[in-house]
Amino acid sequence: MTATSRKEKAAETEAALKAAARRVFARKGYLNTKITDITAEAGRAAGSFYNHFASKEELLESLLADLGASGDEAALAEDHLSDFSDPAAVRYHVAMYWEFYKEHAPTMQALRQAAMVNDAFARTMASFGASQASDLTGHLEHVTAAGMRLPARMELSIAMMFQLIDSFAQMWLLDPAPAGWTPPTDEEAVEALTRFVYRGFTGRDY
Amino acid sequence: MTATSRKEKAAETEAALKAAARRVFARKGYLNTKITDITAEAGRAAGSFYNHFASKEELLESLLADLGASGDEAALAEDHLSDFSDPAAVRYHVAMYWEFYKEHAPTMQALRQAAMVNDAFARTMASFGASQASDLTGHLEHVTAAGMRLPARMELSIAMMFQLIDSFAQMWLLDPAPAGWTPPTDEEAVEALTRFVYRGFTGRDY
DNA sequence: TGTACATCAGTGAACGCGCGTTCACTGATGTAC
DNA sequence: TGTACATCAGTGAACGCGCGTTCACTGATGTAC
Repeated sequence: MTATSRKEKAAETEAALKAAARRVFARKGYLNTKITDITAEAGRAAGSFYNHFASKEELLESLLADLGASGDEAALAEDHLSDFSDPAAVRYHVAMYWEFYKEHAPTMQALRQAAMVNDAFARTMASFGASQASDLTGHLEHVTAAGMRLPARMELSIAMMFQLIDSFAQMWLLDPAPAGWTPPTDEEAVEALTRFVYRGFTGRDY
Repeated sequence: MTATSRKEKAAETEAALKAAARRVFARKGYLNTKITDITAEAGRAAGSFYNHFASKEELLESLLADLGASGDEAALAEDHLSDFSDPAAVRYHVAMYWEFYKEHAPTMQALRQAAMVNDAFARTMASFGASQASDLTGHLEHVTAAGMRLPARMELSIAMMFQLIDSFAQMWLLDPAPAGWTPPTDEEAVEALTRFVYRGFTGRDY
C-alpha cells in the first residue's frame, strides 16, 4: 500500500518541485522562469512552493547542495593523476570536468544566470572556480619541474584553462548548437580540449 | 550662444541617456538596471526615456549600432596578418580583440546578459561569433598548409580559440577581479593568450 | 478498536509591490502673417 | 520686427500589469484517551 505519511508526501512534493525546476530551467533559463512555471510543471498549486522554499534563490541553493552531494564533484577533488606534463593527466581532468558539466548542466546554467544578477551567487561561482584553481596549482608545478615553460604566470595559465573548458562545455552542453555546426561527441570534445590545453601548457605535442 | 534648437536638444538628451545607460550597465549590469535608473543617472524625468526609445531592448540595440559604427570592429574584418602559422598573426588578432572588448566592455556585457533572457539578442550574439569564425577559417588553413596539425577539426579549433579569448577578456575586463588575484596588464594578457593559442593550434612553441 | 480533536500538506483566489508606461501639463522653440 | 498660434521636448504623478506572496480553507494523516 502507498500509505504515504505526511513527511513522505512533503518530501515527494519537494523532490517534484526540484525536478520540475531543473526541467524548466533547462527549457527557458533560470531568469525567465517564474515560480508558477515550476509549480505548474510539477503539477502543484502555486502556494505549495512556499511550504518548501522561501524563494527561487533558495530552491537553487538546494539544487546546488544536491550537486555537491552527488559525488562526482568529489572525484575532482580526490587523488588522481596529477602530473600535467603527462597528457593522460590533462585528459583525466578534462574528462572529469566534462562529465560533471554534462551531468549537472541545468543547475550550472542556472547558477551562471543567477550570478549575473545576484552577488551571493556570483560569490558562490567564484569560490567554485577558486577551489578548482587551487587544485590545479600543484599539477602545473610538474610542468615547470619537467623543464617546460607555462604560457604565462601560474594564475593566468590556470584561469585560461578553466575559462576555456568551462565556456566550451557551456557552448555545447547548454546552449542550443549554432545553426549549421556539428556538435562534438563527448570523446571528440575531451580530445580537442586535452590537446589544446596540453599544447598550451607545455608547448609540446603528443 | 547655446541657442539649442529642438533637434539639438533632443539629440543631447538621447546621447545623455545612452551614456548614462553605459555607466549604469557597467555598475549594476544590464538585467538589474531599471529604466528609472538610467533616466536618474542622466538627470532626466522617467517619461523622457520614451521620447527616444521604446524599451530598454531598443536602447541596447542602439548602443550595439554605435559599436558597429565605431570602426575598430571594421579593423577586425579588413585585411591584416592572416597566416596563423606565424605567431605575429595570432598576436595581432588577439590584440585586436582585446582592444575591442576593452573599449566596449559595458555594451558587450549588456549584450551577454540580454542574450540570456532574450532570443533576439542571443541570435545577435551568435551571429557576431559566426562572423568572427568565418574570418578565422582562412587563417587556420595556413596552419595545416605549413604541415602543422590543428588540435581538432576546424570548427572546434575556432570555437576553442573564440571561447578562450572571449571568456578570458570577460573575466578580467568586466567582472570584478577575484579576491587576491592580480589582474594582468594588457600586454601580459595579450601575450598569455597569444602563446596559449599559438601553441594550441600548432603544437609548437615560439 | 473507536471517537474526537489537532496538525499539517496542499489549494487557489486574492492581495499588493515594483516597475514599466502613459498622459495631461509646462515652458520653450518654431512658424505664419 | 512683432504678435498669435502651433509644435515639440521634457516633466512627474498616476495608472495598471505581472508576478511573488499570503491566507482562509479543505481533506487527509496523526494523536490522545
